[in-house]
Amino acid sequence: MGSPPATLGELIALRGTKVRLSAGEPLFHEGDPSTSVYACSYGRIKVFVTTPAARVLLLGIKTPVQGFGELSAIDGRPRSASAVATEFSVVSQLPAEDFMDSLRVAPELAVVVLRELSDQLRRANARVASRDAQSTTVRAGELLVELGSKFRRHAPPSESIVLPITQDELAAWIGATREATARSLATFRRAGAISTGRHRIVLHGLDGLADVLRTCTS
Amino acid sequence: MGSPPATLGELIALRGTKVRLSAGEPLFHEGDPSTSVYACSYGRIKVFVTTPAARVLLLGIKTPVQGFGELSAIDGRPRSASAVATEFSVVSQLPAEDFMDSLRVAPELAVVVLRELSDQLRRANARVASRDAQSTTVRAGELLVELGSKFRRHAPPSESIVLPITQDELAAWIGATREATARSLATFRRAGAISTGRHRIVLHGLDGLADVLRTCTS
DNA sequence: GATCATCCGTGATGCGGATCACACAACGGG
DNA sequence: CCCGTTGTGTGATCCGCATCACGGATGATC
Repeated sequence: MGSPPATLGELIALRGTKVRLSAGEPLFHEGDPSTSVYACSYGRIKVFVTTPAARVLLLGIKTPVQGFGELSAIDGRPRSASAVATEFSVVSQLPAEDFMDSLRVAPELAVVVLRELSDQLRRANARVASRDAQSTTVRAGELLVELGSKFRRHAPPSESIVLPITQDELAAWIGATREATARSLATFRRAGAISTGRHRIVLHGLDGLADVLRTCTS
Repeated sequence: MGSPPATLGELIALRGTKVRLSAGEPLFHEGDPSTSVYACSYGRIKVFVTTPAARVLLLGIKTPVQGFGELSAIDGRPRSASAVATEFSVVSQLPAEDFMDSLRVAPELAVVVLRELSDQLRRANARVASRDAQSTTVRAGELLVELGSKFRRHAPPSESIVLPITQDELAAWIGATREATARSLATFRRAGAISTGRHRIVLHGLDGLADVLRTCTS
């Protein structure tokens, strides 16, 4: 046997059953009763909430091998968000009871999940803070930097990084309109820090973008 | 022996040592290394972050017997927020290692903490969502309703509820300026749903306020 | 019980971003 | 291959809220 799972996603991928999703196929909806936890094994799963004003707010995009849907399993309450596959994807599915049993039996797994939730909570709080302390341009830039450092696995330091994301998604992520986001990107583009195209944003090195950001903040 | 602790706060209050804090005394600061988890045993502890623009954002006000400071204990990272006593308070303090040992030994305690974090995460996400979907007036009203239902322990249904909170705190909580908050409260007051005074907001029944809110939303 | 810090209420002004409204480019399917 | 769909870029307008700027009320302190 290999080493024990070190993340929520690995645990679920290890014990769950695979499910295939075609592009655009929903996995669950906000308000649904909970039955399972999931992990993204292949593809991209969008997790989002829909606000009363019919706007969409991205909470995250799950890529291999991230777990999700654990909140409902833990507290038994309905789904707090919806999940759909943005492209052909494979997810591992594990019944909520099996998941919780695993945690009860193996406290070190519970600690793994605790750590994961802590991280999410920190991010969520940071997001609330940035939401009303920064302009949309700064928020957009910060998200790009964050995504950028996540996407270049071990690539060279200041190489170009291609983010496969639409401006709509970016806007939903930072909580702004598509138009405002496009204008923010325009300023980065004019500064030479990025280039933009259909379904993609190319970062010309993380440092350059970070520099432009500093000029906005100060 | 009584029943086992059912909340994070009870666990900490049970095993921790008491510390007395005078009004305004800080417990820890954002960025500090972590050493302990806490529970409020008496009084009120403000938990907040300070944004780059020197604004304060309330994450919560801890009252007996709520636990806090668990994030740093779990993941070992620095404090993500600051905590100060708003009035004379008593907190229980438990070393982080003792806390984590308790969780490892007793999985059902770990589940309790998991549930607590889940709840916080749901709230945080809901907060992000409401942040850019609602006007400040609606956000203020929603917070008042939430606080109201928490404060009336088992009191009559539509009795007046006194919230011991300043408008500055309310503003910091909903992420708005003091002035904007005061204006929002003014509309509620004109509608007869609340009255305001120094250090206190009186809700004239939760239902009345909820009604006014509905007229704003629609 | 006069003083002072804190907290509350409200007007005037300006700016960021939401909203509305198009033009154009890229891609996919019949 | 053409046409519909989806995504991008930008201008014009408007509104909510931050900012600035007061005056007044309310409790604490000596």
